Amino acid sequence: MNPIIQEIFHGTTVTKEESDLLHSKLMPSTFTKGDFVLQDGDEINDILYVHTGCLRSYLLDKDGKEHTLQFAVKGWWISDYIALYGKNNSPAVSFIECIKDASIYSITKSDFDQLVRDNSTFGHFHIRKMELAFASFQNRILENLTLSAKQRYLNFVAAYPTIASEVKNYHIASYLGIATESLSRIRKELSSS
Amino acid sequence: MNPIIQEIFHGTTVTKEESDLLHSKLMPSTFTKGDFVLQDGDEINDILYVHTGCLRSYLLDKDGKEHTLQFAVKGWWISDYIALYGKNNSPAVSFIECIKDASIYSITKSDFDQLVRDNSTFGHFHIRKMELAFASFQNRILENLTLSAKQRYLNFVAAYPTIASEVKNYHIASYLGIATESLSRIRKELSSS
DNA sequence: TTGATTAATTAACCTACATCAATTTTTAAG
DNA sequence: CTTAAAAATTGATGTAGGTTAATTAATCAA
Repeated sequence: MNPIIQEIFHGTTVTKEESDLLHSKLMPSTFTKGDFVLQDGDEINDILYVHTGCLRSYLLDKDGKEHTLQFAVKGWWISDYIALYGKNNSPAVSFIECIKDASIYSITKSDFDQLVRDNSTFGHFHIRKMELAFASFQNRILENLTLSAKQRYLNFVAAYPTIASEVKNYHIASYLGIATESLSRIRKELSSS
Repeated sequence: MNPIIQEIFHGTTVTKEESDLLHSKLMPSTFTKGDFVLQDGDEINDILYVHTGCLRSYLLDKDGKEHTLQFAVKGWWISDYIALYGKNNSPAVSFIECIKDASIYSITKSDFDQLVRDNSTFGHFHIRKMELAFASFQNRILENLTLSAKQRYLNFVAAYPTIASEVKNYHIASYLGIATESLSRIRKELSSS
């Protein structure tokens, strides 16, 4: 059984045939820090699985400021979900940038859809992933509505210690929706208490 | 073919058997304005389809302030997705309140899961719904990160004109994450320009 | 190493929105 | 209708976090 497939499905049992089928659709690639995996305006067709390293998706607001939507480290999937899943088959609205040298496996959305459609193991796996993401999106929306910047930072570090230690502070700040300077003050305050 | 099933699946074709099967799992109920469909701490098992009227899910922060997660009018599904889909089979963290007399059809999560698991029409329908929700959650997170309160209000009204006209301003404010007073000022400014 | 670049910190000042306290308007029950 | 309760508005004032502008620290290439 292919080790990447095992890594992707850790926990779920898949047959040799399923493993081979998915493996035949996965396209390996590597990126180095600073590379763009996707740029806004690109046509977006792929979903990316991160084997090692770290990717970040973000977009630019009208003032050119970056806003991080998602980090993806080992075991995570990432894409431009607004473009990929939105109503109108639109071009990418976000950037996906490699922020730590990465080994990636990508699959096209049409291949992915077909696997999910034709095979119930993949189907259930996908549904469960979506449900978990659903819950965590609600949580993020909620935290943005209810918590102070300091609390959100504490929660982020608690929830994603690996990510917190791997990425730059200004990336975390842009994920939390605050200025780097503010994060810096928060960190100072935390360290002195 | 049952009219409620047709309403739920408008666009998707379902067989008579599928229609009957789903219909047998749906439990009709009605609520009047002010009723609680769900309270925090309750055990949560159902997913609710809104036929008429309007429901709202919200939760209370540590200061007792309300924060609206979702409105649901005709055609929408609502539940406590954090509790229902989260990792630990936990009790409800939110409230679901009827804010306009409503006719609801509910289905238990286990029945729903079974339908989705055993029937590919339901499976694909669910996946597509989840994908759209996924994209719209990303959008909401993004808008919270990037836009001013005024812009978020304008976008909300543009995206959900029906909801905007049916619910109280203080509900909209709590959805947008601002104080009612601030929304009032925004509305004043908009009306005079 | 060392210099150059990138990231983080600090300080002074500013602003969008919150909070508090009335007041007015709307809604709905009798 | 009348009137009490709920909702919206207004004004005065407060504050978390943003912005601007240096300064310091960390990283990295030569």
